[in-house]
Amino acid sequence: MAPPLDQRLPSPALTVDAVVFGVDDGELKILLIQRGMVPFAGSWALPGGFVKLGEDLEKAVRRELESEAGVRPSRLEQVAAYGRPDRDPRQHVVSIAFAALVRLDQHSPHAGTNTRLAAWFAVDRLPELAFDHALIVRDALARLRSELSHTPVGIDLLPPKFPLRDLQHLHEQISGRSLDKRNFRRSVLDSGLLQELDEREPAARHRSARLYSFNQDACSALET
Amino acid sequence: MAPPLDQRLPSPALTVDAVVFGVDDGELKILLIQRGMVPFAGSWALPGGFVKLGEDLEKAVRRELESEAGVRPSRLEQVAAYGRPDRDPRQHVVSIAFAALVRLDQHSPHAGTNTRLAAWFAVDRLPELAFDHALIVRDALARLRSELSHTPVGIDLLPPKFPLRDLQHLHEQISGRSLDKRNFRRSVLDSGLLQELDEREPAARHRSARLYSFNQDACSALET
DNA sequence: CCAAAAGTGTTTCACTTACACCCATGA
DNA sequence: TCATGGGTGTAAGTGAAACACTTTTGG
Repeated sequence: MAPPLDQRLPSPALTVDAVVFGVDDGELKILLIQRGMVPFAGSWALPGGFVKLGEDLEKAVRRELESEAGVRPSRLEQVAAYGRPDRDPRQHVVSIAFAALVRLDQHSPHAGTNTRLAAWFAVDRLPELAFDHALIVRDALARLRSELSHTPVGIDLLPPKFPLRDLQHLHEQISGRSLDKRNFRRSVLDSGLLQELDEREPAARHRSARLYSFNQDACSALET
Repeated sequence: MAPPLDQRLPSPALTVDAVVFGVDDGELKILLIQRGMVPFAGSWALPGGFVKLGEDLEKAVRRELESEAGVRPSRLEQVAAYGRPDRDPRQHVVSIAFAALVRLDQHSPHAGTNTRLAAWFAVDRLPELAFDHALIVRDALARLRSELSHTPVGIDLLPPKFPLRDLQHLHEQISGRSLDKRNFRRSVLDSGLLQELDEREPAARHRSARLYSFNQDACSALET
């Protein structure tokens, strides 16, 4: 099945990359890092880096996200592995991509805390990306879309209390189509995942919206 | 983002593993290889092996499948990457798992052609598996199940001409539940993916069934 | 003529979609 | 009082699920 480990051939390098989704200003955005060195110096790329020997993949992603952008996502899910030999011009690098959801309200206002220049970009207005990262983003978005119907993605993207309008906008952003207000409310309320709160939004010059929160118990019961 | 390649730390080894599905004797089976060496010498495992530098992941899987079991699958799809540091007792090995579909009628009757002992096992009667391969099989099965609704999996598992009964049995095997004959026929015929042939099964001591084939054009039109 | 599997329609139910107006609030 | 967004119900349509008998064939 495999040669003994101590006499095996050189193998590709292994990295992880993360597509970090967040909602900012009502828009779905992803976190990008500006590269400091060749190849693709100066262009934008997904946060990520090499996996250390003995390190779990998910831990590697969290370590890189923390150090590159000061971000601690609540949930991480694998998207796919990318292994085309020419995807990195230097040498063969296989990357395992993760999708992460973060609540921007929990993180330092906007950009990176630590070493590199980090910024949030609306998913429909991304700059040119290094390597095959545009492909990875496409796949991660597709995955997020398909999860939209099965799992309460809002729980990891919205603040703890939110009006239904924001949840609807989030779903519209992710699915890329506009939804009927009444149908959306019915389906999401009937699902039993939301908790109606006795609070309302700060008053504007119109009727203020009721706030909701996710019902943690009902949501975690879904996972099984 | 990453240290220069020539001064980076030692990184985990990289392998690919394949869950090869086939239909044999009306049952859904997967291909296993008996390991010849430690660890897990003598126990059954998924076919797979190390990825060579510069080699595409899918090519690596095909190479291993060809050499370990003489199998050439028509379609390969990624399942996930498995990276727990303790999944291989020797050292940290990250494996990218693929699911493959093969038509057993196209391959040498049963076991491996080449080097190792290979055999087909019904998915519901698998032996103990090495490493975390039982987990990988579970995930691959889950993926196959979810594809059942979207894609014509039969095209890669059944012979070119088959009675509807066989297709229904296949769907029942994969989904793990029994299906209503009339509803199944209606839905699969309405889908337009099948071509009704002017042939029937060899006669038994009962009415012989009409044969069908997949409409290649309609199927490939789906992929978009 | 009997055993064995092939083949065939209709009804019911749940779910999704489309659709328009009144209400509360602050400026 | 007006502009702005919050909040509400019903009807039609579409797709899934349940359900039983007749037909063909070879032995």
